[in-house]
Amino acid sequence: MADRTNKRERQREERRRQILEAALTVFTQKGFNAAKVSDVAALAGVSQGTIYWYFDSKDDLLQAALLFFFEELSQGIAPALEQATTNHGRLQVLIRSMATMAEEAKGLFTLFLEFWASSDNREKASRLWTEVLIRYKDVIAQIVERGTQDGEFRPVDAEALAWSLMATYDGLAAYLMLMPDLDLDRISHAFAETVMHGLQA
Amino acid sequence: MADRTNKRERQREERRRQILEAALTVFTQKGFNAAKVSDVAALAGVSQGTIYWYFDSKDDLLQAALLFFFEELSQGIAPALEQATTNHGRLQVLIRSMATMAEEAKGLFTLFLEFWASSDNREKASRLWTEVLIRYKDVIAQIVERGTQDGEFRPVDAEALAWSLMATYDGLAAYLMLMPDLDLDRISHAFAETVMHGLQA
Amino acid sequence: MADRTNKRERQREERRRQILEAALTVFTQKGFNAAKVSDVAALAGVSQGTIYWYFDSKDDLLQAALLFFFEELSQGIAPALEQATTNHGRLQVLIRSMATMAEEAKGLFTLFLEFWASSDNREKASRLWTEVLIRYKDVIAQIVERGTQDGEFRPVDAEALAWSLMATYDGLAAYLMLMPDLDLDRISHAFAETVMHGLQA
Amino acid sequence: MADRTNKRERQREERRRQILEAALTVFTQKGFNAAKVSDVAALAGVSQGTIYWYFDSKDDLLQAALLFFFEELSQGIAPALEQATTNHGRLQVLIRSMATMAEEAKGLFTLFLEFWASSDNREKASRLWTEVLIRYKDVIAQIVERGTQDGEFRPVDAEALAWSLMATYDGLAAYLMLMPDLDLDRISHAFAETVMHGLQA
DNA sequence: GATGAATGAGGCTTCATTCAT
DNA sequence: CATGAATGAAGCCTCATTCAT
Repeated sequence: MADRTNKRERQREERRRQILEAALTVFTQKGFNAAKVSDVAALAGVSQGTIYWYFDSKDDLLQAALLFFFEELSQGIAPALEQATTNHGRLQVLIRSMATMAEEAKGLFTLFLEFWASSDNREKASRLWTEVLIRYKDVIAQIVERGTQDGEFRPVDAEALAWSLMATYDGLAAYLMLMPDLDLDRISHAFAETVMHGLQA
Repeated sequence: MADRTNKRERQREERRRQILEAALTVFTQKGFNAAKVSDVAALAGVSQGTIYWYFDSKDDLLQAALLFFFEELSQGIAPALEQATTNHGRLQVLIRSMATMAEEAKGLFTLFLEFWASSDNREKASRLWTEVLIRYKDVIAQIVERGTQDGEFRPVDAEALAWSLMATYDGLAAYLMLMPDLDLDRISHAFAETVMHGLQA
Repeated sequence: MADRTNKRERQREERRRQILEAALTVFTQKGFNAAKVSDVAALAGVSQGTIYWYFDSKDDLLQAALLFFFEELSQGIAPALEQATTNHGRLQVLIRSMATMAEEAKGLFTLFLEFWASSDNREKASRLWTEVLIRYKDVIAQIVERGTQDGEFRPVDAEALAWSLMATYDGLAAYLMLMPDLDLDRISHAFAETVMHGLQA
Repeated sequence: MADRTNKRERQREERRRQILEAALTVFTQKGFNAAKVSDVAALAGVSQGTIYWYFDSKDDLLQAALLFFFEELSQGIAPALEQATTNHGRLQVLIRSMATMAEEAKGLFTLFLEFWASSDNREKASRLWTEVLIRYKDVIAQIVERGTQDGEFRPVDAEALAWSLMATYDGLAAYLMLMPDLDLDRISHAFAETVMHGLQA
């Protein structure tokens, strides 16, 4: 009996995932508004009705898809961080990870902004995204602070700087969407160098 | 006769402007998709039909509104630039102007992203925005380059740095939309200081 | 399982028919342009949306309705034909059937012409109607030919004559629409007599 | 002063004609419903407003255009009729003239039917067209009658036959629109021969 | 008389959501 | 659980007609 329940649950989870992935793809490609629930259903290989068995609304589907994506994402950074020994090194790891993300998360970024753009969702959207950002900012700020304490970096407003660094890469992510030919490596390199230089004690 | 034609032309221009301003307001407040053409018409004080006398479609209206905004925008920067004497000073003027813009253009920024998010418009949107960005980037890059030549700044990849600086402020603009309480001044200050420090020869 | 599928299919077919019949009625009464999709929906007892579940557009609906009508029509002639023994008799059966049709198909005829009149549909419309006409013409021409071979009729250009006979009744159908008081029986009688006389060997 | 008035009147007449011709062209090409008043205005080289100075409505414009066409048409038949000496000959002249018209009036025919098809106009349209038809029918019926009286033709219901003859050619005109390759001459010849034969005393 | 502009009613169509099986 | 159908609220847009110069 427990087995059967488990099996069901696993299947259910599987279905959910299927739909979420389809949603991510469709939303990313067409944009949230332009995408139709039926598109998602078609790609996921289920009927429209099924979508509504798993999710309350199109909005809900998007939120779930976004969350799903972030969860998958946040697992890739930790290991690299632990290998670095200096704060300088750690900061560079983070910067590099942001650059990578800027390239990978392209569509998601837009998607989110579009979702946000509709005034109805602003509240919800803001909360969701803010949470993610703050978590990330704290990590960066901590490193900078520690760097200052260790005498590795000049004394700076660590939190403020963390925000601006993140902003840079989110901005670049946006630029990449507009200009796919932009040489992100080169830009990131020049930027990181200048900032690192500016931080040096 | 010429008078009458001119008058008509002036009135036409006036009406167009009225509609564009209304469109800007409505779109910015509600987002493009959520906004109704009838909302724009109501705010502009004309009938829906009139909108279609001046613009081909809702999309067309948005494009025109965006363009209109950019044109108005690009006039405000020049004077401040000319007053600065050092490249350091000039760069700071630009950075400050970007910070200001980040706050003012809030809605526009979103609006544009939403427009862009609809896959149908991506091409058009990209071209439009890219053009604006490049123009700006060139101005910054020139200053940085001159600073390097003058021995004021360390030798850096001026263009790449220009992109990253702009990205920072566009990213911050996005953050501001999510977190209106963000202390932009503080962040910008910390950032500018670090970058300026990093640039120092 | 098969049962359920079949039932669904049957219901689907049923609904389609419902809508088509409503469309036929509404379009015939008001004309295509004047008729509203909502009228059809109302008469069929479904929502407007349902119409679009079964048909792509108002145009598509019209096409389907026309086709539907022709299919139903082509079943009524065969039995009467088989009872006649001479070619003279057979030709009279056909002529009479055309007269009947001229009265019954009134609305359809108009409807079709209106459809055809819109330059967008001319191609499609022409094909559709032409097909029907040619099929009919062949039947008539065959009878005339056989009549000639059997020595019953004078030698004539059977095909050409067939076209003209059909044209007469289609023309009369048009007149009937304009002048409902026209005495079709009397006209058809005078015409048939003259033609039959003219055909006599 | 009278001169000036005359000149004005002539100009006015000229404009009217311009518009009517444009209307005829546009309506015939696109169909009445699909054609826009602005299309007519554009082709006539006037503004939309001007159209409404000369005509009350789009419907009115069509009626005027139709009338205009008929008037121009009806001048071409009389001379040929007077040259024929027998009733047989006269009837043939008329039949031939109908054949010619069937080819020339193609578009008009449809146009009219489309106009008629819209239930709102049926009354008006019917009256207009009926008038034209009856005038024509009377001419034919008279000839047939006289032919009978002169012993040239068998006794027949002249009026009924006249209607059917006209119907034949109107029907053929319709067919021609659908099948431009139809060999009207051949058909008309076979038909006329049969009918003439059938009429022979 | 003529024009360009403005009007606004109204239609077709879309699509998120719900329902019956 | 899943599905195909059905719903119906809106929204964009068209276009005949009118109006202010």
